[in-house]
Amino acid sequence: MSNTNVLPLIEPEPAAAAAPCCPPLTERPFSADEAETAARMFKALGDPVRLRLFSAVASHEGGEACVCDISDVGVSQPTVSHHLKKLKEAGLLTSERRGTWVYYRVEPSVLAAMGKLLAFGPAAA
Amino acid sequence: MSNTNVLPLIEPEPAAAAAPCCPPLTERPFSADEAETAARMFKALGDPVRLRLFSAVASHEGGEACVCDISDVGVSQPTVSHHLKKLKEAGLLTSERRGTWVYYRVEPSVLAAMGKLLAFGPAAA
DNA sequence: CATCTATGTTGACATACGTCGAACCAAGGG
DNA sequence: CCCTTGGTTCGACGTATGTCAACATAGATG
Repeated sequence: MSNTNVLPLIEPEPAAAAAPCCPPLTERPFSADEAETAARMFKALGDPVRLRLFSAVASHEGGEACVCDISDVGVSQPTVSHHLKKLKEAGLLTSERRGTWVYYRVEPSVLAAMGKLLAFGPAAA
Repeated sequence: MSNTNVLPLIEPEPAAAAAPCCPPLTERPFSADEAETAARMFKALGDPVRLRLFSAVASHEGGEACVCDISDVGVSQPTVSHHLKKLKEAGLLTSERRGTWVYYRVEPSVLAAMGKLLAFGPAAA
């Protein structure tokens, strides 16, 4: 630890796998395209190691963490790197190198989008 | 159709893969056990075909549908059956045979649990 | 009982996935 | 410069996964 004082000021635009996904799962049957898109996100979180890594980043101070702080999940370091890459490809995380370390941070819009997917629409229960 | 008027009073306990899962992903790093449990649910929805089937059931009238109503997802009938089984094993769906047809319905508590997982905790960002 | 329809099960197969060790880039410090 | 520490990429390997065709089972119906 060391530099928790980095200001998240210059976010230059993450990517394009985030928000415009789909309606709530309970609203209407998903189309093939919607399913493809949404499944990609669920799949990314469908592995215990990835879920732990994601949770570690998400719960870390400022929603970001360097690899060295979260790589204690019981698998080799290359495997950690591999999973972080997967999460990045799924649009759930972004990474940035600052000096010696690489920092990963969550893409908040994606969490929100997934939350909406699971939420009941109007008044179901 | 029929029983939208069922009061959620005496829910006799569905199974054991539902509610007591985990805190929000952003609250603290998941333990290995929590990750294992939660990942199983995400994984179940991590396939496009399963997601379409689940969405079809969830959005169907009364939260239940017979296989014949949802099996038009572009794969063979055995494959549909296979995926429905997976969803059932993951605790996301339950099935019941009524006469000739088999009806699948969503397990609401699971949706709620997953929603909570994705929700931001107290005031995170 | 014969049979037809609706689902589930089995076996096989190609592909995807998770994992590791080794080799490889990046940044600092003698 | 070289060497050490932090991370990623590569190649390989075993296992899991999605898919289908063929077969099996459950009710309904004649």
